[in-house]
Amino acid sequence: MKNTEKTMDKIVALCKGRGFVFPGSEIYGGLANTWDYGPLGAELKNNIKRAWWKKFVQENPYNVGLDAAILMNTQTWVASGHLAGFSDPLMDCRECKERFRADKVIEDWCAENGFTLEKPIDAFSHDEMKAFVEEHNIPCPSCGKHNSTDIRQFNLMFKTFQGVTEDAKNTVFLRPETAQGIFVNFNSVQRTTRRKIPFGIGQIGKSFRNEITPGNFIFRVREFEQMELEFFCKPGTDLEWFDYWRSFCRKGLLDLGIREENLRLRDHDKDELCFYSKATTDFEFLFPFGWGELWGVADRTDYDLTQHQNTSGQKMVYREGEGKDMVEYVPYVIEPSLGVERSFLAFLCDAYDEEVVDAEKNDVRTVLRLHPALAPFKAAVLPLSKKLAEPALALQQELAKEWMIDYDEAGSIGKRYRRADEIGTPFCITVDFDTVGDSEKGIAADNCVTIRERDSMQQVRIPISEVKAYLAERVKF
RNA sequence: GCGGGUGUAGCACAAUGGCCAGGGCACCAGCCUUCCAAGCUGGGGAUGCGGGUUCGAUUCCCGUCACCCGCUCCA
Repeated sequence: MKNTEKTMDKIVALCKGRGFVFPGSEIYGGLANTWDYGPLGAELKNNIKRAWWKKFVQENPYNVGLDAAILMNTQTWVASGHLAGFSDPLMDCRECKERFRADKVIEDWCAENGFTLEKPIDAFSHDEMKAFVEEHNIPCPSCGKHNSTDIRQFNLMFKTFQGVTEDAKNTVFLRPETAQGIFVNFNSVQRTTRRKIPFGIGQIGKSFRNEITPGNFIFRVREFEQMELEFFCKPGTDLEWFDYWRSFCRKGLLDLGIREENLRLRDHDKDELCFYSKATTDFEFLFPFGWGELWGVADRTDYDLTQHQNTSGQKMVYREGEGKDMVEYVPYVIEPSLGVERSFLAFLCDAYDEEVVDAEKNDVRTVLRLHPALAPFKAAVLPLSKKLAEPALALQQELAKEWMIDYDEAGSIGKRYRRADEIGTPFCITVDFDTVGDSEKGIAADNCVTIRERDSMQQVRIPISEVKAYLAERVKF
C-alpha cells in the first residue's frame, strides 16, 4: 500500500518535476535558498498576485495601486528604523558552538534573576551588552559555560552601491519591505487621486532580507515578494478597520479554496507586538512542517508617517473640513501584508491530494485541487488520437486567446488526464472522431467536445461554440 | 555562520580501485483507435565541481558547492 501522506518532500518533488519551482542557478551548483519559478510556477504566482490585486485594488472602493522603487533614499531606512533596529546582535558560545541573540540572553537572564535594567535593552550598544554579560557573569543558556565571542551586528538589509564608485556615500539598500515605498508616496497619491480618508494604497513587489536562516523550501527566502496594503484611517477608527481587514483577508483565502482547518488566526500578545504596533494578527497556515505565518495584519498606528515627517521635515498629514473647522492629523495605518511565495506554497500544500484509485494495484492519482482562478492552465485540449491533432490545436489556439490552455497528444487519454490532474488543470477538453465526423463513412461532424472536470471526473458533451462561455463561467474569481 | 549527515540520468535506486556504470518509473519516436496510468518495438540521457594518491578513482584523501536535520528569524 502506497503512502499517500502529504509531505514537503512530495510537494517539492512535484514542483521540480513539473516545472513549478527549480533550484536557482542550478548549472553552477546552485545558490543557497534561491528558487526560480518555472512555466507553471510563473503562472500560479501571477494568478495569486492577480487575485490579490483584483480584490484589494480593482474591485475595492477604497484602495488604489502603486509600484514604488526597490532602491530608496537611505533616509527612508533611518526613518523607518530599519537601519538601526533591523539587525540582530549575535553572540556565539565558543564551547558549545550555539548562537544567540545577545539582547535576548540578557533579557532572559534579567527576568530569571529579577534584575532591572537601567535603560531598555534596545538602547544598549554592543560593547555595553558585552560588558553587561561579563560583569554579571551570564552563562551560555545552552551549556552554562562562560566563553562567548564578541557581539557582531548582523543587519538584515542587503547593501549595494549606486553609481560608479563603491564608497559609503553611495551605499543604498534593497528594501526589506514594500511598505515604506507607500508611506513616502502618501502625499502624492492622496493629492493625485483626491482620495478622502479612509483609503488604502496597495502594492505588490519584491523585498530583500538577509535572513540568518532561510529554509523550508520557498517558505523563508532572502528575496521575496510581498502584497501589501497600507490603509489610512482616522485615529480612533483604527481598531474597527483592523477587524474589517482581518475578516476581508480571511474570506479571501477561504474563497480561493484554503480549507478552514488549515487556517488559524493568532493575535499577538502585548509583549510580542512590534514597538510600532498596537495590534497584530497572524494568519497561520498548517504546512506539512507545521503552522507557519502567512499573512500579518497589523495596526501600525501613526508610527511610520510620523517618523517620515520628523526625518524629512515634510508634513505627512491629512486635512479635513474647511476654514476654522479644518483639522489636520497624521492618519493611522492598518497593514495587511502577505507573502507571495508563502501563499504559493500554502495553496499548493492545501490543494495537494493523492487519491487511491485501486489499492491492490497500488494505483494512486495525484491531483492538485487548485481553485480554477489559480490553476496554471485553465484547460487542456486533448485529441483522442494524434490524427485529430489539427482540429484540437485549432481549438487550443482559439481558447488561448482568453486563457492559458495546455495541449497534450502523447500517450493514452487516461495518462493525459493524470498529467493534467497533477498540475491542477481543472478542465480537459477532448476532441474525438465524432467531433469532426468522417465523410468517407458518411458520419456527420457533431462539432461537440467532451469536457471532463478534474475534481468530480464527470464529463459533459457540449458544442465547440459554447466552450468559451462554459470555461468563463467556471474560472472566474 | 556553527555542529551532524548526504551527493550516481528528470525521479527513486543498483554496482565496482580496472571489460562498454545496470535495470525500473518518467520522457521521446513509431505501432495499436484507445475517454481515465502501467500494451508492443525502438531511442536519448548520469557518478555535483576542483585537486590529490594511483599504471588506473564513481569508489580512497583534501577542498569547494549544494541539499537535509538542529540553533536563530519572519512576509
